Amino acid sequence: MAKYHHGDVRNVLLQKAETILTDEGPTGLSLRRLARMTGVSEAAPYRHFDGKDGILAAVAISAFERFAQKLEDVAATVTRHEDRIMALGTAYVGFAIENPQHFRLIFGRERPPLDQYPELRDAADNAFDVLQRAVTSVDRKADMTLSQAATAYNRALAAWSRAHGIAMLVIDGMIVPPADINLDDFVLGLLAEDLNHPEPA
Amino acid sequence: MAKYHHGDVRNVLLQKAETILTDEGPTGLSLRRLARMTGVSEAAPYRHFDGKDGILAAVAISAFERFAQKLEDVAATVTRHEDRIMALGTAYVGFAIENPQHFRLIFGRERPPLDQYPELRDAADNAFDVLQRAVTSVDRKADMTLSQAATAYNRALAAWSRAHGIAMLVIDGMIVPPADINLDDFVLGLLAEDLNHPEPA
DNA sequence: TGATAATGTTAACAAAGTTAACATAAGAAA
DNA sequence: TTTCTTATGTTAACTTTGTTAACATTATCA
Repeated sequence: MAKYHHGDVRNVLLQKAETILTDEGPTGLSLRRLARMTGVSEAAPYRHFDGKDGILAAVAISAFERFAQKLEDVAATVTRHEDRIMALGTAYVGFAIENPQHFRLIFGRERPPLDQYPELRDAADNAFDVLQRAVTSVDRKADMTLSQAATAYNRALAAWSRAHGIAMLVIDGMIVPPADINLDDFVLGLLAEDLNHPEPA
Repeated sequence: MAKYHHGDVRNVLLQKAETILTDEGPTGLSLRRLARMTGVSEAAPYRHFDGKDGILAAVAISAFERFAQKLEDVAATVTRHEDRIMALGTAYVGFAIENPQHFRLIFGRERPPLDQYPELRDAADNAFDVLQRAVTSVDRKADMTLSQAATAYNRALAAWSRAHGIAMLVIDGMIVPPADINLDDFVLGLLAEDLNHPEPA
């Protein structure tokens, strides 16, 4: 008796891993507990994943995919270049705020090494391609000098950095968005803030 | 025999913990290994620190202090407001690049909870006070309307976010600074990048 | 001196990651 | 259908880690 187990153990594990990660972060995700919660022996996960890193990699891949999808959707919706950059930034920060643990997983140090998980690397590359393509898409069609291309690239990095910083600082609690205004508006305001020209009156 | 141990165990532990953290990050820092490397029993650290979090808190405090000191020095040196913001940003990112593990410790999720370590909270608050004071110092003396103060605050957050994002993305390897130009210049270029006004020609 | 607090030590415990050795189920090959 | 092989489970071990308890020694100071 003791029928070994039903069908799709791998998927059930992944699903439960998602739940645990969302609630407690990567540190709280223990393979043994995961196995217990799934109703399967404590060594079973090793039949389906390459240890703990393997599970984290799988979760990170799906997180990257959702992330890229969200960015892609936004980029496709907004046509004007400047608006699109801002919309992308807002979506970027929005994803981080809605999925702080996943965001940390795909950027933080508990993400399994990219060079050990090619699919993870692909997922990461793809997400950043989407970003960069959308940010620099305006004049990609026209001929650009090398220095113009470099400038466009730098602008993309700068925009990305601002969004990333806001995302990190908000989910770490260092920046507390005011409760009395719309979150997206707050983020948008920060993204659009121009440090150089308009001196604070 | 077996002379229990020499004098300053606490400091030796801290020192070694610094080394391990620098080399391997917070995850690689194991209390038992630390004790072994210090030549002391595996339970000894518990006489000097409140467990692992206690040691991490102590390391984080000193990291915050060095961080704040560096920012303060820079802020004191550069007088012109705009230059000071940029210099602070460069120093901020510079600290992160020179001390990636410490930077991650003081911002990341393995930092012990601030509300359990009041000295850690103080160190953190102090560092951010230095930052914000320097960024908003221009018109702090003059009377400001509420909305002007709010704008200044937002500008500080925006500048901070950009610097933080660059720092994170660089130490995570997502942004690779070009080898052929000065690192500070590269950072400065990113910090100064203006997304709004000057359309990429 | 002698009581007390500080600082060490050893020994144990539970939890986690991981692997080895073994059992059974499912599917391909005969 | 029977048999061989592979995929998938299981249990049992081993190692490392964080932590605490129980006990030993040193230092401090009344």
